[in-house]
Amino acid sequence: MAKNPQKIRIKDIAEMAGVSAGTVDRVLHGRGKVSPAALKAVEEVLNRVNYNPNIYLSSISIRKRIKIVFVTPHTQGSQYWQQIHEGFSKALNEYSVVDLTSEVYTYDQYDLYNCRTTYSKVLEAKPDAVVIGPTFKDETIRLTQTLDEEHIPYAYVDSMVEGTNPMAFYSAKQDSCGYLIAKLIRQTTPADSEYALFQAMRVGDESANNTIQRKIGFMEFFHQNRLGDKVHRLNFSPLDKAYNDKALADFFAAHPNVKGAAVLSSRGSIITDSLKRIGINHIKTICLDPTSDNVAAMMDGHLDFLVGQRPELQGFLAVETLLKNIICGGHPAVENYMPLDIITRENIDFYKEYVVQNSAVGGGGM
Amino acid sequence: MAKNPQKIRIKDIAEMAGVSAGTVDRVLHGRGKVSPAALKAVEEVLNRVNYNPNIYLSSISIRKRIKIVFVTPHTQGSQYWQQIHEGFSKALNEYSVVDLTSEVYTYDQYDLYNCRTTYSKVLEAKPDAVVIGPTFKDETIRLTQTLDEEHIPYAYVDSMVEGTNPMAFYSAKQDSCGYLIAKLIRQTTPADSEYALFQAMRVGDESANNTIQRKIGFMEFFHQNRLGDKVHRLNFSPLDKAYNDKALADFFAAHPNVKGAAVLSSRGSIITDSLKRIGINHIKTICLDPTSDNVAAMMDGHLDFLVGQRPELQGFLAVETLLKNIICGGHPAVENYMPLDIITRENIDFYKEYVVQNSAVGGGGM
DNA sequence: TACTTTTGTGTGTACGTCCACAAAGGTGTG
DNA sequence: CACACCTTTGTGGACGTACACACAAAAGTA
Repeated sequence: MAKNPQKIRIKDIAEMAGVSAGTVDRVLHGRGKVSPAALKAVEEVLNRVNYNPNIYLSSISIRKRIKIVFVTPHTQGSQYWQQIHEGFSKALNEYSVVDLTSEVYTYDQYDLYNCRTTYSKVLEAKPDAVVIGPTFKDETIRLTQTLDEEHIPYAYVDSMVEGTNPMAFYSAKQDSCGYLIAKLIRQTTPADSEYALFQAMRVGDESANNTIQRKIGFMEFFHQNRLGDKVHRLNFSPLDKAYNDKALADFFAAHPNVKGAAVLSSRGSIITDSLKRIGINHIKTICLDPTSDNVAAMMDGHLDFLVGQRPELQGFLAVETLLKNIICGGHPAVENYMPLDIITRENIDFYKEYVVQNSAVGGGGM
Repeated sequence: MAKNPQKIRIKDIAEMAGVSAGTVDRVLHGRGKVSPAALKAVEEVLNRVNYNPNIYLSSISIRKRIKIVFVTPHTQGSQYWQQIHEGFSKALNEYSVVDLTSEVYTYDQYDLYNCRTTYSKVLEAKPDAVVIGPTFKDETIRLTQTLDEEHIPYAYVDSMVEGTNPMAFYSAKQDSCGYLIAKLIRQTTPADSEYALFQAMRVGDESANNTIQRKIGFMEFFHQNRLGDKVHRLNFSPLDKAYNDKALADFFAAHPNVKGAAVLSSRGSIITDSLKRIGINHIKTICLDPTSDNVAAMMDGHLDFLVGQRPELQGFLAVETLLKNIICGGHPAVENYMPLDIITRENIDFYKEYVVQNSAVGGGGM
């Protein structure tokens, strides 16, 4: 530690390389018009010292107004996506020194055609950068092809679309998530227990692919422990309470040894509410995301565990990465997996506010 | 969202108030020499708009070199304190635009006199800001009185000393931590289990007060559930393996129903190593902090849960808060409790690198 | 050889903030 | 009324970065 490792400026590099600041600038920004000799001299110095320009200083000097476009499934009714958008807002706020404009487009994740028209609006908006919450693979590939052609950087939140070249993506490892849920539910129930895997009839808040990955991880745990036959599946309705009450009552009558229940989406409170109504207690229940309904159910003592995947941080980091790239250049880490937070009644206070906790140096790796 | 809420500059405020930028600057920095009329006009505008200066821009303009002094227990042999110091380094790195100097002083947390002489060195260093990892209450009160007199801001990491006026403190809620550990160990063992509470003979890595608080929270859980008599205590040695092997073998012979073990410090791997040597398996074990020993024990399958308290984030935020205050002024939140992260083999990858995850907007509240 | 074009280089200005200094205004005294 | 003295105010430079522009040197053309 001790004294500050002498901050090096463009001027310093220029001096060391025996050229002017303008030449160093041209090398840094790849603006050409530099003789091979000068280029070599500057690059040698750049390799020796580690120069990192400050984004805030760069951004006040930059002339351009940056337009960033967000395109995700509708946030209406999905706290998960709402939280991702919260992260967008916080990043825009954090980087308010930069002359930023933003536009938000959301689409119906069950309607391919709606997604297609929404994606076309994204292109019409002539963005400088795009954050994508993808659902339809082929449509997204088509969108990103155009973005690639026009050299518009983009980043994903929630999940990655293979076969595309994003600046970065931010998501949780969904199979690990499923595996973790299985482990937790198993660990907190007696050895001879059986288990329920509840699935919403129509996939709720997130892309179907994520739910599938979670299920793969979930079942992997049980198969590894030769408990595959202890898991019983049941579909429930995201809306029809009467249906759920009946279905769950029948289910638990048929499977009296079921002591733990997993919902591989954020809809866990629907199950616990139903269990409460039909008077079934002491079923350990676990699902995803500290949504307000889930937080309430947990404080109520009906939900035992939640697994959080930091949606807000995903949104924040996606924006930050794109901005840093546009303003300072440089290439960040492409794959970024979020921590899977295990949330119980005892530590929920720290997670329910969805606080974006500083990427600072650790994560970004610019 | 849409367009950027027009960034307001000092010049804008000056125009609105009908004065020059210099006057606004004097008001902002409380440098006096402003007529009552001008003061009122500027303050009215400042109340209307929300002006937030950028720390990076301020810091390049500021003339002063800032000296920040860190004083904590020795980091030798304590990964917890090492991680806090990691956070210091990352903050210094993040704010390398600022002309910073730092000095580190560490003291023997078992030696009051050593602490006293170390504290006096802190004052001799004439710091602009101090980060304190406190152990001895009275000594710290004395130190901070001098700091208060000289208007030197300070912040605590790890714990707070009552009766002092820090800029802020960053710590985990230790009683919640103990309570959480109790809950986890209870939830993952059969209903008729008994429990072991292992304590290092000489408190290990952190202040004794923290360990006491954890024990209070731990016992509170068991008393609330009328299980106070199910907890058996045993002391172990941080160093003497042979002693531990003998003591643990005797203990488990005497208490065959003990199925869960808690260590309310980061020394859990000492217990699991000993259990491994004497051939006792299937005791659920839980302790604090993903130190490298604990991570190894967890990957090995011998430690079941760890509770993390983000030491690195504590260090990072303490420095950030002080710097923001010195450079931009403004008053941050004083009380800042870290999340208690529940760590298992399945999610340890995300926590073991002790990544500082961006405070950004959420936490700081400047 | 004179002239244009191309290529490479340095200089100057702007960004928002802080702060030193100079200018302007006001008050009181000889 | 002139002068010094104090209070208040405005102006201009500096920080580090980006970029436009002007200029110099080299190369090409007539």
